[in-house]
Amino acid sequence: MPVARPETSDARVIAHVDMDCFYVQVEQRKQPELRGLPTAVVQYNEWQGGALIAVSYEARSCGVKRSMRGEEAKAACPEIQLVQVPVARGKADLNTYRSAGSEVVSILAQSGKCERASIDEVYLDLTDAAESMLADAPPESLESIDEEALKSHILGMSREDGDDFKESVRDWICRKDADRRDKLLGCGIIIVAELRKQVLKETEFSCSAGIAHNKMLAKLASGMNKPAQQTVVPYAAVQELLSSLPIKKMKQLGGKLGTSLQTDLGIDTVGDLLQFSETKLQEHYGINTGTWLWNIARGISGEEVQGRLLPKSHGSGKTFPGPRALRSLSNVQHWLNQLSEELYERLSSDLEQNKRIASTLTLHASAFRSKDSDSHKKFPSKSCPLRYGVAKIQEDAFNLFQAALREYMGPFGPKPQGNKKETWRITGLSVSASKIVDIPSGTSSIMRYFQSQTTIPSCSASGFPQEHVAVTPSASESCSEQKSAETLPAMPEEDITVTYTSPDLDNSYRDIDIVLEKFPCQDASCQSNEAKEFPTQSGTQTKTIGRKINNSKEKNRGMPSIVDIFKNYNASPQAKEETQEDSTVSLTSNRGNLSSSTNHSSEVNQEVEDRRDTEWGYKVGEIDQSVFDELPYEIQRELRSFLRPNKRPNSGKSKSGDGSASSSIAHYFQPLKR
DNA sequence: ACGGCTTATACG
DNA sequence: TCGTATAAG
Repeated sequence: MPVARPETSDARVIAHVDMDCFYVQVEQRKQPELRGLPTAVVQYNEWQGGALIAVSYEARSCGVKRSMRGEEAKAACPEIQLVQVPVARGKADLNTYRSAGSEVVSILAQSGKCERASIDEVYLDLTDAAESMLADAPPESLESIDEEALKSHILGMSREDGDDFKESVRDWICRKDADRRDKLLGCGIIIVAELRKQVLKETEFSCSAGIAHNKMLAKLASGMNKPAQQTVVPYAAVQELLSSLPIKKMKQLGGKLGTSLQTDLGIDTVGDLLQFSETKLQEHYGINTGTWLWNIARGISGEEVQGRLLPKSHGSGKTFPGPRALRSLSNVQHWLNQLSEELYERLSSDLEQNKRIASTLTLHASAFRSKDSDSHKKFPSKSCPLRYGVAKIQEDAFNLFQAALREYMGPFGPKPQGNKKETWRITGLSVSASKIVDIPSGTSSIMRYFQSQTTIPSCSASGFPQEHVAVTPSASESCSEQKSAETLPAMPEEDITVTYTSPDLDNSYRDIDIVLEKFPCQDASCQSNEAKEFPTQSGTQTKTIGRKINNSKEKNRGMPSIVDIFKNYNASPQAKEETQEDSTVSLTSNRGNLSSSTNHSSEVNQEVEDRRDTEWGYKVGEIDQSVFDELPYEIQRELRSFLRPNKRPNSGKSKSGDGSASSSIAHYFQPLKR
């Protein structure tokens, strides 16, 4: 539910930039011969020509609508060009659109605080830039105003055709006796026009924009004149704009809440909201939403532009509608493997390009039970610490699924009562990674280390024992029961977590687990008390602090993982500042730099090769000495401790090992917190 | 049982 | 904290 944020006292200049039929533009850039033709992007589906997910404006004028099928579109507009979304691993692959979106963000981020709102939308806080312009070179002092700026739509301003209105716009922008708020918006107009031209020049993508004093109004405005135009909402125009605006057009009110306002309170326009007192609205919708509603009725929205250029999570999912619903564990496992692969690929890119690590893996599924009474019950979501490595994600995802399935099926286990087959059908699966944290700069080699150890040949394929999946006994039972030998040939049959076999020295690094938080799959199953009370039964799963870098059979309880350090680092105000301004200052690393190079396939291949080099040939000594030396001593020591686990048997009295290490590291970073 | 796939946010 | 619900594009 929406929540009210206090409005900042001073006027801000906020822009919302929205790419025009973005996927279509991406495809048209790839195939320029499609430019100007009615075009739509369809999802891989072969069913009735696929579903449209983006429609060019030429096609729209033919009456083609989104949420038409490809065949319908052909009927409405026979000459329409249908382009398919790329497919990888049997599912739609949106990566080209993601990186195209990143191109745009990296341009827009230059002029102020920037928030990536979606794959093709961005909010900008241009207050500082506008104030500077107003102070240094106000529009009235300019001898000419950008042509693009003159094409702006200014709400509340009459608009006759011809060049007349451009004059009006110029006058409005340059008006000497204007309100300061209007002057700031005038600067915003010029800045945004410039940015949009730059985006067009550098990416070939056109976009539309809204400029206003807050996000809500800017968003509203950006959609009012498309494509390739911009719209301004002066303060004086707000009331009139909102008064007649259908309530469901407001962001956040397009769904059930908006419907409730209509049907329960008889509210049809935002203006209608004004009649209701704040307390009245709170009675109906709670304290937060009530206040929020009261505010937006008046055009008040203090929501800030978040300085965030990157997504906060990654996910990969697929639906299996109707007859395609999955009915066997092995089929589910197959698809989880595909989804996990894609997810891992994206996590790897994020690590490489942005130096970020995700720490939680979540599985979502949707299902129904054909047999028996309540065929529709929610399939529970499950999450666990995310371990880097394709095979690990696949394995954890599958375990999460099985745990959720048991819960979903209730007391009736894999075998209901009789000889009935499985009663469940899976209609949707997704895996996602969240709680992503930045890694401090200067650790690029360490990251390569992470990378190398994460892409080992899969345990099950290589005959390696499964390492401590920390499946609780009960979950493991069902697991071993249900995992048929054909689906997991190399999987050990036994149920209890496999104890680790000591690796030879050369391979030792392969067995380090990056466990980002707590124990793996802790919620994967029914929280058995045994697991809590006898945590050391499988040496790797200790209760303790939870987060750890787990080097094989050692139980370094109390030893925080390096990721903890990163988290502390990220939590510190200093780090926040850095991530904000980071896009301009990039010392040794390219973090914050949105990988504008990823669209050059040659470079990508080079990077892949580089990775492969280190992937197989990595040795401890290959960590850049200079980089290593940059690290705080405590971190160096921690690194050494897991780089050479075999040389540091944890027994005896390793003076500063274990507990003391933990506290000293924590102490080191404590000052950063305040 | 079709629109498919992603991401974000608030609440309990 | 996790899991769910809602919303948006």
